[in-house]
Amino acid sequence: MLSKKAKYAIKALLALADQNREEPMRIADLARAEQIPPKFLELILLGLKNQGLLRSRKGKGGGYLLARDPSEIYLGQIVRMFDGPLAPVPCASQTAYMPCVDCRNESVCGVHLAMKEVRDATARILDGTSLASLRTRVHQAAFLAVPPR
Amino acid sequence: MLSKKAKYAIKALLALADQNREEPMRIADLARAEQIPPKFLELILLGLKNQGLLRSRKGKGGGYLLARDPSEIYLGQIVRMFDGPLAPVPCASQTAYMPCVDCRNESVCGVHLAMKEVRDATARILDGTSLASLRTRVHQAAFLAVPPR
DNA sequence: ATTTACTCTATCGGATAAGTAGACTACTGT
DNA sequence: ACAGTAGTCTACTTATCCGATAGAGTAAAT
Repeated sequence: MLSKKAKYAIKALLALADQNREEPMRIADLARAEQIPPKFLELILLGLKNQGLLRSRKGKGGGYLLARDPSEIYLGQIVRMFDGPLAPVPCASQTAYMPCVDCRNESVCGVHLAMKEVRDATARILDGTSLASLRTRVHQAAFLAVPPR
Repeated sequence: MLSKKAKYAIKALLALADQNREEPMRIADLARAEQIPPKFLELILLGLKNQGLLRSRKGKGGGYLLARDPSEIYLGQIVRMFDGPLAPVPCASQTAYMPCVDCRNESVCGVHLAMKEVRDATARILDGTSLASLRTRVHQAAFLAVPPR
């Protein structure tokens, strides 16, 4: 289950990817646009900044903006940041592997086998989807051409 | 994240699939074999029985046994039963669809798009893996031929 | 009748998710 | 220099759920 934090983070980042770069967006505006509780969004954006995905400017005309190009921000990183490893079970995780205590031999564990498959499929999707590519698909779905930069 | 319940359920069912059919297995033995807290396993097996996946016999020589052939029990059903829908987000669920309140137009939502992909990949794996096929793979991994029936 | 083993309800501690409050700090335009 | 704007940070609340345990009850077999 995706947490609200991760979900809101993706929505906010996607909105910022739609923004003209170097044009910051305020928390309050972002919150209104994406229907996110402002104080909650605050926390999320702060986290994204500390991860290096966002930059911020204080004072008048300030707000948040992407720290890198949308083509270099992947969903996998966002989801892992808020919800931890993608694998349904720690022994199937690539980034945060932990053996099961109740499992004598991992290579002969049905749960491990099946869940490794699930984690690999999930990682293939989320680590293969950038903000930029997702944005393109969204705009295509809306029958709009991607506005030129 | 897979719950312990679902994990234990899969392990227990897999153990029962290894058992000679019509030979019931007691909760206590199953618990010991799979390193599961007995009272907790009790609850799980009861649930599986109520779902029609297991049958039980009381009294001496009793215990639990599979209600159907291992080739007709799929991981998807087990996981859904204990952990709910496979989709990371309700609006991407096939079996328990729920629209997001904060989402004006689903077909233009990046989160929806990406998460639907994840749910489809997960479902393809879990609804495509039966107890029988998983058992076969486990035995192959153990360099053992599947013991004849 | 007694033993064996499943059935059912209740309970509990701890963890986590989602959201809120409020004080603080820093930047910027005039 | 100094408002006023907007992000930063810490703490807290509240509700829910997970994992696990306890114990009384019921049904079957010998």
